[in-house]
Amino acid sequence: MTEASFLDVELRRPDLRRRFPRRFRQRLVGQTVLELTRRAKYLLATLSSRETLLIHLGMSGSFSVDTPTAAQGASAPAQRDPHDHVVFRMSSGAVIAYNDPRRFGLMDLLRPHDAATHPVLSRLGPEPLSPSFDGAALANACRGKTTSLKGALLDQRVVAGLGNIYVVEALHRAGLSPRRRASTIATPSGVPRDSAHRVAAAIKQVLREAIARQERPQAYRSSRFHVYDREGQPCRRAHCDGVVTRLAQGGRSTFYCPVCQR
DNA sequence: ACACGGACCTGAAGGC
DNA sequence: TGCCTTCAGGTCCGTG
Repeated sequence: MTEASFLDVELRRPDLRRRFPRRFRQRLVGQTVLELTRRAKYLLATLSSRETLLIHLGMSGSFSVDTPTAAQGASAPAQRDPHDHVVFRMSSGAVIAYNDPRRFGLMDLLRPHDAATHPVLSRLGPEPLSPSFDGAALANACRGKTTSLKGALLDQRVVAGLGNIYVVEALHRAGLSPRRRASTIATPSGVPRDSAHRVAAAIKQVLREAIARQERPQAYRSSRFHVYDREGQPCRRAHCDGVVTRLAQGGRSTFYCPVCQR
């Protein structure tokens, strides 16, 4: 199948979290996508013009792909969901809609070679599933940090791409309290403690499982989360008789087991 | 420099 | 029934 190019781009409002970049439509029409990659929670589409389309889904963003039939095309245009904010019409006939009720998403266009220096990308820490992310790297990044361990893991400069749910799940898996100071996973000179290796490994595990669950949802129907959104319910760690507790950290909910997470 | 809290936004859920 | 409040999430910005 040949590559599709952008035939048209319809902006149905002037902004999401921020305004769309200048000449957004003009810079996309006629381009094909050479490569589609990801960095942290950002999608990066390299265009034939060598510009990069940068997309963040925020919390509620999603794409849908529709391939209208000729019969549909001949009738009146489909009623659009009011939260379809961007509609891409492709040369293949596919209609790709970006839907985002809360509009925390983001789209930007980066000039060639600007991806590495773009403000939001340049500050990101390592990819958690990359070999370079391990207990030693994490301990080094947490050195001297007075903030909570949970706060540090949510900091995209420490490790990129973790959100509230997976941080909470990883800390439970690692048996570490979200309330302890981030610096406690390293010695004062930066040597990783056992806890640093445990939390790094736990992060990789919860992410790999989440990806597998996405690929084979039927295999995991009953599992879901071990602590997230389980306040008052029993801890799921084998042989632990704790009860999941909820607390607020930085205005966000933390769920953890005070018995097995230290 | 770092740490923290509030703002942004909508829909769902709970209270009265 | 319906109105009002609260909460959720990721990032950014202002303040201390």
